[in-house]
Amino acid sequence: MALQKLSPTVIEGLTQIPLLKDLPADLIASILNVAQRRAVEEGSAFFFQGDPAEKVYVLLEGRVKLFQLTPDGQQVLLRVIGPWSLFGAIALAHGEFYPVTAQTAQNSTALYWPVSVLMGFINKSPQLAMNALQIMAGHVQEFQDRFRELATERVERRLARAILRLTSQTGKKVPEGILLNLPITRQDLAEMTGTTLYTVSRILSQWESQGLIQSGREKIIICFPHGLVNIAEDLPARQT
Amino acid sequence: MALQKLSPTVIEGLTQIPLLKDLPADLIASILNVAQRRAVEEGSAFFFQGDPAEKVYVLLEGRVKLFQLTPDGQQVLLRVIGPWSLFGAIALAHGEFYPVTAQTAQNSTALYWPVSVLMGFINKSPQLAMNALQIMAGHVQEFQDRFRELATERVERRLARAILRLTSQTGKKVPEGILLNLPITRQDLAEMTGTTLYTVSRILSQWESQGLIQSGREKIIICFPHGLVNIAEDLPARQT
DNA sequence: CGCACCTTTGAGCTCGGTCAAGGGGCGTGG
DNA sequence: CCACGCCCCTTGACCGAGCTCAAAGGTGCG
Repeated sequence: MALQKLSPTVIEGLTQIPLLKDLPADLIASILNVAQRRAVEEGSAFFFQGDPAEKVYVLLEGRVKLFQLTPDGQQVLLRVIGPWSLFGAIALAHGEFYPVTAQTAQNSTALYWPVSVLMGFINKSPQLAMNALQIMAGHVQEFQDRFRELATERVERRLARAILRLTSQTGKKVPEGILLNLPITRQDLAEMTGTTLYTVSRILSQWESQGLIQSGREKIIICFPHGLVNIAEDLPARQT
Repeated sequence: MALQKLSPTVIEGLTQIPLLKDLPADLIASILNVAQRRAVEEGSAFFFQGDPAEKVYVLLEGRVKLFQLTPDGQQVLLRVIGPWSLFGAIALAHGEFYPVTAQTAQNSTALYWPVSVLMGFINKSPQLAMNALQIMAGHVQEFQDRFRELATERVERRLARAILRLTSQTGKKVPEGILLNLPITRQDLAEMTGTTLYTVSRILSQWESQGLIQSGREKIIICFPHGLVNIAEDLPARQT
């Protein structure tokens, strides 16, 4: 029903996403055919932590932050996702409630399916199940790695990693270097790396004075990516 | 082929594990029928981080530690698993290499299947695929939660959580309280909670002097679980 | 132009990491 | 059965990365 509202280029993009990879065209068509759409304006949420997990989403456009709230109200920013990413996938695994909040950082649009519908397709297509499995497995690995980072590495390195990760997702070439094309605050970066906004600010200032980056209000330009990589890995000079 | 070597009680146990949950009896039988067995003595490994991920394991008896090594040789202890747990499941998702080392903490036995074989079953049984998906989703959630803990909580609380988690997996009632039935060193606990063995030792000493636990060489007895829960959550008194 | 929010910077302090030294359980071999 | 040696554990002293709190400067929007 929503299909006719999707432009051909969007459909083209969707057939490439990990969830639908290697599926027969007619199956993709029927899955897209029952997708529904939802637009959410900047600052609102697709769902909140604790909501019943009954829908699975694919982002079409915009930017979504996945947060977890601690019991005492602190936030942790788990992922920032862009177009074509799957989110809310926990619902597929009979998760009762969403364990995170999916808040938009820009005006965003997503496709979604009720779990039961998508489950029906999975029951008929092992390939679809495998795709979902692979996406989940990727997330397990990512969080294992980030857990290890957080357990063993200093703030400066974690921050370098986080910024490089974001850049690879959402970097945009500009004359001065690579622009992090995403409204992100020091606070956000602190929540991603397990530190405080003060420490992030200090480190960014230091990098700026070294000519590695240029930063401003909710804006970061990486001028010398290799320098950040040096910090992220533990290459030369800058060891202890 | 290995089936005849499995005792009925073991088979009984296996039909209950998450991976095989809700499968028809004949499917379970054929899956178990092609399982192979491997025994590994204490201190050795089922596989190492970086090995090609070509087998999926279910632990039958013993205790296995899943480690990740940092580039500079530090270890992080991701999970400690007991009988009936699945490990190496990353192989199912076309992961090329194991991202962790699976080392035994006691003499252990596991069943295993080559990925291709298990994949064949998954292609025929959506329920099996769903089970795998649910296990993966559980891991995603666990690591998200532990990531948040590590990012926001102090060592003492993380340690309390880790010990409670281990207790629930492997606790054993003894006159003095609940024994952590598992040879675990201060170093292991440090690697699980992202701290150092010195800090773990200090905290355990402190808890011992408060009568919460009794500890010795590779041994911990929780005398007053509620006290640990108080520390793990952030209930009364012991706030800042 | 004023307000809300983001950012910077300084000063002080503390949690927990580092290093060093020594004590104690347990297996092994004499 | 004892003693040696290997691990594991404990404790003290020191110190430093990064957190906290406070204050003030920018930036963009209504």
